[in-house]
Parts: sequence; C-alpha cells; structure tokens
Amino acid sequence: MRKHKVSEAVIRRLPRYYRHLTDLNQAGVVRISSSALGASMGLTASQLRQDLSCFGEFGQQGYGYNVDKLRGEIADILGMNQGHTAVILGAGNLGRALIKSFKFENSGFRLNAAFDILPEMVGSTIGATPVYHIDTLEDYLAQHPASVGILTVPRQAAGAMAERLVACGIKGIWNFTNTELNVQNSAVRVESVHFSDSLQTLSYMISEDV
Amino acid sequence: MRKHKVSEAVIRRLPRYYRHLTDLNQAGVVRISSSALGASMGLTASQLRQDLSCFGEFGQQGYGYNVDKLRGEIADILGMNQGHTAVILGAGNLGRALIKSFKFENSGFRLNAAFDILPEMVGSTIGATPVYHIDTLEDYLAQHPASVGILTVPRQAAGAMAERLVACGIKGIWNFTNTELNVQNSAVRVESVHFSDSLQTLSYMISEDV
DNA sequence: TAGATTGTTAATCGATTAACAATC
DNA sequence: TAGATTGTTAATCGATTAACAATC
Repeated sequence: MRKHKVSEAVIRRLPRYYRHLTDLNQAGVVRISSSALGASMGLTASQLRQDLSCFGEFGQQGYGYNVDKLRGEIADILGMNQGHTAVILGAGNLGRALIKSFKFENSGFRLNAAFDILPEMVGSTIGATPVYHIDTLEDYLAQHPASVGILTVPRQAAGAMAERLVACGIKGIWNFTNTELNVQNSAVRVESVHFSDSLQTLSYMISEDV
Repeated sequence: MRKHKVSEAVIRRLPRYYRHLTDLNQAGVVRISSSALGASMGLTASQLRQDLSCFGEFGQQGYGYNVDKLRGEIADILGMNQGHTAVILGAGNLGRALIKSFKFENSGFRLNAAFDILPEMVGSTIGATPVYHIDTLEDYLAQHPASVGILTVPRQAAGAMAERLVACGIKGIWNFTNTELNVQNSAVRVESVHFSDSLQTLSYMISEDV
C-alpha cells in the first residue's frame, strides 16, 4: 500500500484526516472534494491529494472522495484494523485518567492490563482494566503479548521500564514521561506526549517579545 | 530578541533544548558545544546553531555554550518568566490528573483555579487549586485575568467553552478535547494535545504494510 | 456532453546541511 | 599561539504549491 518512504509530516496529518472524515461522516456528509476538505482543515487541495497519493488512489475524477470509504482506507493505513493491544505501566493520576477516559477502541486498540507497584492498587480493577503488580509484567506479556506499552510511571522509572518492555518484545512505546527515551532496539518505535513541550510552545506564542 | 519570523519547526524544538539543558544542568555539566548537544538530541550542530541564531548570539567561539546561561535564555524566549497564569475548565479524570500532577511552575505558569459543573466538585479543592462553578467563570476572570484557559471538558462542550474563554480575553487555549477548535479571534492561540492522533501515529509506525 | 475534480509532473518555496572566516 | 567552536552565508535537500492532461 505504501508506495515509497512516506515522510513524517504526511504521517502526522493522517490522524487529522481521519478525525475530520469521522466528523463529516457523523454529520451525514457522503462525498467531499480535496479542496473542500483541505479548506476546512487549513490545507491546500494540492497537499491533500499529494498526501493521499502516497498510499493509493482513493478518489474519482469529477466526483471527489467518498467520505466513508476514504475514512476506512485511512484507518487501514494507520493500522487501526490490526488488532493492536496495549498495557499501561503506572496507575497514578494520569494513568488512571487514560484507563478511565481514553477511548482506545476508537484508535483500534484494546487495553489489556495495567501494572503498578502500590499494594492498594494491585489486584483492583479500573473500569474494566485489571491492575497487576509490576513484578509480573514479564510473565503476563509472555502469556499475552502486547503491541504497545504505555508509560505513565514517574520520570525516574521511565528508562528501566522502557528496557523491560523492549525485552518483552513490545513493538512501540507510548511515552508520557517527561524524558527522551533512548531505546537501543531500533525496531521499537517511541511516540512521546510531552505536556510541558506543548505548554511551553503555547507560552512562546502568547508571550511578549523580550 | 526575535530577529524575524521564526518558523514553527524552530519554535517546537525550543522546549526540547530547554529540557536537555535542564538535564545537563542537573548532571553538573557546565559547558557544551553545539555538536555535542546536537548529537545527544539527534540533530546536526548546524541546525542547532541556525535555530539559536534566530534569537541572538549565546555562544562563544572556541568554547561553546554555558549550559546554565543558555537554559536561562531559552526560558526567556519561551516566555517562562512572564508570570503566566492559567485556569482549567473541566475537573474530570484528565483535568484532575493535570491539576494534581502537572508541574505548571516548571513551565513558568501558575494554575489559579478550576471550573466544573458538578455540585460535588464545586467548592472543593484539588491539591491547592479551588474548584468553582463554571457559571462564575466570567466573574472570576474579570477579577483574576488568566493567560491561558485549559480545556479538559467533554468534546461537546469544547466549542462553547472556547468561545467563553475568548470573550473573557484569554490569550491562549491549551486544548485537550479531541476537536479542532475554530477560534474566530485570531489573536488567541490554540495549542492542542491530541492523544488519539499521537497513538494513531504510533499505530502506523508499528503496523504491517497492508 | 460539459463541468468538476482527480492523480501526477514540474515549479517554487522553505528548511536543513555544509563550509568557512572570525575569534575566543 | 594553536585548537576549537562559534555565527553566518551559500548549497542542498525536501516539502508544498501550481498546473494540467486524463476522465468520471
């Protein structure tokens, strides 16, 4: 499906396309042109067509794109239909918020289990997610392989936990700790959500010139 | 301080520089060259020097950069010393996690208040942050202007809440709702944290070609 | 059919990298 | 002083935009 190496800029726009197409779909819109979709997203029609052309031909001359079909294609491209699974390490405030509120299914994931170290957490259930002791991580993953490990542990624990996940054969790490993880195994992909980077960027944008 | 229009790519690297310099500082490193810092971050020395040159001259030939001084300069550039304040709208799971765990001070912010609609939340205190009823938002902000409004409300409420914040003269919105906010007032900057975009990007990276 | 809109090739623009004189 | 490393100018590379033949 991927014709050649796709640039990161393109990849990071795919989830946005998917989000807008989902909205359009729910609003009952059946077809849309590249110029209409682009305009609503602040992109040129050219860019949108160029982006999609990395993966195939999804439109029809004179008509545009079928919203539902294109949405499905992008879901496929993003790997949302590959039955990915996840485990989360750290059931602190942020971990619990993700477990309780984040819709993993909407991104094609199933959250299998959480791991923590606190006796009062271990053995409990958050939503439908069981919490196990972090000592049992290796045993658990050997039985139930996961695609992604989510890191919501304290900063100091991040490196060690990442290593253990990699050793367990995880494919990707979704990193919420405020560190740059240096994962040796280059087959393992790391995607970080850095709250402070985001807030500081906003800070720059609203600040007075010094 | 800013010589000309600085590209977004450069701006988004600044918080990373700041983070690495903070780590170096805490590790007791006093000076660093552009090539050493670049290498540790996966950037070329050229890029790093080019980036910094947008804002001034912070290094010394034959020596490199003083870690602590450069860290301070970047903090200034990011507006971290401008006494920014924030209020948070929505004290649900994610809102509470941010209130309890996110170190606003480390990014130069003070979180003044939270707003929610639930009777059992209103009047309480989370950490040191008081929770008020959302109906009192306008009154409160008139008394205590805030630089940034943080949106951790449900998706459906996002648009209306954004409008109210803008009407109150907020400068920026830190958006955690899974929507693209269409803020009319172009002076108001929106910075979004889209969890699902991030996870879907990771999904793409770990997925098999279709 | 005529109008609309695609996918793609070529042109432009911007960002990254390389090179080097200046100098600590 | 000699070696190291900066800030900046020029060269390269990549991403975005424009243009257009193909065709629904």
